[in-house]
Amino acid sequence: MRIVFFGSDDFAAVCLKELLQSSHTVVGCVTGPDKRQGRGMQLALSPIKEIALAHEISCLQPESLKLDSIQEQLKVFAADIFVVVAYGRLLPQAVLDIPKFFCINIHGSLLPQYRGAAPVNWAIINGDRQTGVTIQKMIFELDAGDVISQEVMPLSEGITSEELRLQMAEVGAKLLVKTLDAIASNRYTCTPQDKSKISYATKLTKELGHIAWDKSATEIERLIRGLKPWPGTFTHFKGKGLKILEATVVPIQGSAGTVLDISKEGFVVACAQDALLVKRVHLEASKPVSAYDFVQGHRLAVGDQLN
RNA sequence: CGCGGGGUGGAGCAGCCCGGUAGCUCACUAGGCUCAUAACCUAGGGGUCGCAGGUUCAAAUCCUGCCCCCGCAA
Repeated sequence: MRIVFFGSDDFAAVCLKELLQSSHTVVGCVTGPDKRQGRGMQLALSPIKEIALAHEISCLQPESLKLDSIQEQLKVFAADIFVVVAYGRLLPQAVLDIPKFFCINIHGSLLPQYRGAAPVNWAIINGDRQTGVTIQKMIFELDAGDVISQEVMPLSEGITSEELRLQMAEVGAKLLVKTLDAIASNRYTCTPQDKSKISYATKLTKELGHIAWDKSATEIERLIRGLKPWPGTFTHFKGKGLKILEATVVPIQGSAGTVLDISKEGFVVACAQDALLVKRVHLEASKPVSAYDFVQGHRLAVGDQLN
């Protein structure tokens, strides 16, 4: 089939690479415009554009898909299907109508659970036992399309959203190709989402990562894994922001936010229920370091308060 | 020219504002102790203070340029 690929990040890049090795033909890519970003506002191109360039596939970078001129260009590709992976913006109905068949999208959850922007993170934050990837037939309403295929994945203990995302990209990419094969030979089904099971994964914000030590250690530990690598979780030590990069739960009780113990493994901070053994931190303006190194350099002592 | 913070023995930091012998907690080495567990005590080695200029009797410290790193913001 002739495919136009919409995507922007590394997750999308994994899927695009898989497509390029499949029997289908990627006739065009669509990604966000190059923008100045990062320290010093350097010009950065999306991983999708890089792949497109390397494979000499034409790549559109529209500011908006609502423009008639863009929609005309999309029609020129004469695509059978549009594949959308982490593209980051909603496709207008006029665009959804362009391909010969329809548009499909890979979503990082078992729809109808976790519709929205950050399904992977929320599955971890909520402590779910399993998750998965879903391929849906897109409609204008966000993540509300009929399910074409779905694959369940176990959520292993201690996994971070960074790692899970990577796993999902692999699983999703393979499922994508299988699904496209099925569509090409007209052997697929569309299952409407069960409306009674809908839930939403809202966008992540920086403030979400502000650790409330009066929560249980289990909850906080999930938050740390679920918000990695972005936006990360943080607390304050002597007025400075301190990111907690890695921690585990230990069965020690104490007054919330107080440093209870220090060892070579790290330092232990009391939570409402149990405590957190912090193993790796990142003080603002400094480099990420092991918790023990941090203790050495900053004179963290038993009894100190974090907030 | 988006905003801000850094680069000091092997690690993490202080010192810089107000120039005047390079300091702390670790690690390391040797010896002691046999345990108080981040074990302890004693002694010791290890640094062109990111790089290059400048000011000065004297620069980690003040001035100028450059390199590298980090956070915010996107």
